[in-house]
Amino acid sequence: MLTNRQLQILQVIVDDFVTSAQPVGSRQISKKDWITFSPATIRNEMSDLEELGFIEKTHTSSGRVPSEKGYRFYVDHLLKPKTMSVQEIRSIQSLFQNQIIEMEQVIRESANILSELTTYTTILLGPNVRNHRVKRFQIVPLTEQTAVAIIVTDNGHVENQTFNLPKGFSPSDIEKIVNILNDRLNGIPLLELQRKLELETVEVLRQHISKADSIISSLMNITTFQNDGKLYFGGKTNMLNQPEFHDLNKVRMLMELMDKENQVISLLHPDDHQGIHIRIGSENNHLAMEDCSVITASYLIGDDQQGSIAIIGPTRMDYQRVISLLDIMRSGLTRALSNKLSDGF
Amino acid sequence: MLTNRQLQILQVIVDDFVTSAQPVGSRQISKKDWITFSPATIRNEMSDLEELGFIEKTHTSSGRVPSEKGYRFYVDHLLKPKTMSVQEIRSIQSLFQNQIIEMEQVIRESANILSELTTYTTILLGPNVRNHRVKRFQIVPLTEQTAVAIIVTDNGHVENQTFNLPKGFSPSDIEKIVNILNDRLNGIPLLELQRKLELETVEVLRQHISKADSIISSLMNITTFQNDGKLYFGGKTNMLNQPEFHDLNKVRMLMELMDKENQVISLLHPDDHQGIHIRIGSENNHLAMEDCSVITASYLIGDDQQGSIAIIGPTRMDYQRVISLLDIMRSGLTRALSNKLSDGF
DNA sequence: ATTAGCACTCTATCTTATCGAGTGCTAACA
DNA sequence: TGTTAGCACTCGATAAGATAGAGTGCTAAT
Repeated sequence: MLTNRQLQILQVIVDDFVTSAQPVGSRQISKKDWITFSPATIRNEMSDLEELGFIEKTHTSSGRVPSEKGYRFYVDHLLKPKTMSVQEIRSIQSLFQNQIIEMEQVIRESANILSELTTYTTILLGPNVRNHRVKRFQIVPLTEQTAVAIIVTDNGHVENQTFNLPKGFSPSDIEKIVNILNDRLNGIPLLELQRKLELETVEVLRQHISKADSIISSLMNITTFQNDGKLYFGGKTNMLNQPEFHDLNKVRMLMELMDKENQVISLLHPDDHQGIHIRIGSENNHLAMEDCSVITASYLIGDDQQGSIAIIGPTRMDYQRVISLLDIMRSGLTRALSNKLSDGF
Repeated sequence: MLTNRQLQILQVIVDDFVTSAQPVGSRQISKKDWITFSPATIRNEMSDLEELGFIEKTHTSSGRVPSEKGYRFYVDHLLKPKTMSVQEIRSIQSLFQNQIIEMEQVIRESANILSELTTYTTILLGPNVRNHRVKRFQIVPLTEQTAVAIIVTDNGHVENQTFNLPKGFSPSDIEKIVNILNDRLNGIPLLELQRKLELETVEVLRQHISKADSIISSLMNITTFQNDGKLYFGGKTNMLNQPEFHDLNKVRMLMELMDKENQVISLLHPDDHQGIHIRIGSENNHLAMEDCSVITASYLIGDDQQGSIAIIGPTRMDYQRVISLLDIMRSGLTRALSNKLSDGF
């Protein structure tokens, strides 16, 4: 267990390093007016803290820098919620005032505002379409041989895909299909759509429609949805302003990572339980993220649909501030998007 | 007018610099076996070429590097179409074999293949939706007070937007509106939709429907479309591998530029006439693009809809190769997407 | 237990020296 | 007159000292 004095010192080291990005020396610590002991004492304590693995030196005679373990301890035990400035809270909340804008716009702007307020990179994972429920199914013929299939979900999302019609398919056939599908599939989550389709409608379609098989295979194709929600980025280039990314190699790795959707999603771990999650440096299990921390939070839309907000910054990140902002944003988004759903925005 | 010998030398300088990224010296030039004159002669000629502004020195005693004027002359007069390897042509054409995939997928993959083959960044500007024509209009109610408006266009694009219903609006009202709109707006380009709506349907709607005004304003809102097509990127991070971008500042500027849609679109000048366009360095009128060249080509979908393909690379770019690839891609895309349209892919 | 003092270490920065590639000029040559 | 060999000169890149300063760890005094 750490002594009170060690806690104080660790706290100063993290706080100072977060703002200055420079190793923190004993003299610098002793200058804080609430620090009553001398640099020599501090050096002794720092030596202990280093032995315990909470801080590190960049070279033999440098000041100390928090280690990953140090950051971890800091966020787990030393972090006290910081109150945000009224102005900042306002700028987030004003986002949710305007009742007219679309869900997608709200999310997009949220990402931008968060990245501006934090100067880090924001990633917002939109709600997973597969939890939406079918509201209406529609087929619009385009030419003799093509048509668009459209699925409208209960909260206004529209999925569509063009597909081939078998030769000699009549408009009345299409109408039949649409009726059958709307009859049986209303209210089904998109997630289960394919299974239901297979179990409950394939036979009916075969009975009522000639050349049903071609259509059925098209339907199976159409009802294959992406596994995850859509990604929205804010401040993608903010990382380039952080001194730890003066190294071109790191920049390249990070940029390449951000261009790969599935990798980004795996960073967010959107399946995790509620609450705010912090992953520091190597905890992200990704080489490109060695010097980064990711803070994630979930927001809800209605009951079971959820998305994630993530802030990616250097491990030397202002954790307190980011957590506070994330919390405001999370609750704001949850409220705003759920309202849209029930009030019919 | 340049002498034949000067042309030869300029050609070697550009070709060598393109592959090596190092200033080219007289000795290096004289080593080419089709160069019959001595380094001293070459130095004299280079001195003249420099005076004429076609080449530059990086410092007093360095080899020569092509100037923007040099590149410009090179692409205007010295460029001879290079035949692509069969394999490369195949890898592009195989893209267009598969008849099942969607237009969006074709475009997306085109961007990726081009960036892989060139090692530069590819930007594809999709067709402008505003040239599509209305095929079908649809309104799907979600709740008491909200509904989704859907417009399907003649080549399968689906636009949709959620909007508020006035209180006490009945399903039969909605049906009436949909019928009126489908009656009058079929075949209208989205571009003219708003005008037509205003001129030809507003009155009819007012006559047949109570609370028409609220609906009309929603309709006006829905029929406001983006000015430009969608952007698709390939190889966004490829630039980071170019030696001219070892400077973090340049990287930052470039990355920031690429994140701003409107700026990127202005780089492409999609309104320009047909053919392949080359913009070298400062010709792009953008600080971040000082060391970059942009080569653009247009592709067609049907008659009047067009998109652009752009390759962004360092000014020291393999122009011949990129132009050839771009040309193959352009005709491939034009053919593939127009086929989709008429054959009902 | 704390702290002042001091030798020591290591980085960052500045100088200086050296090497080599490449030029421009001059004079010789065909 | 056009071409070329020869040579002094320039400049960047690299390496090797030299110096200053921040910070540590240890020891001895308080």
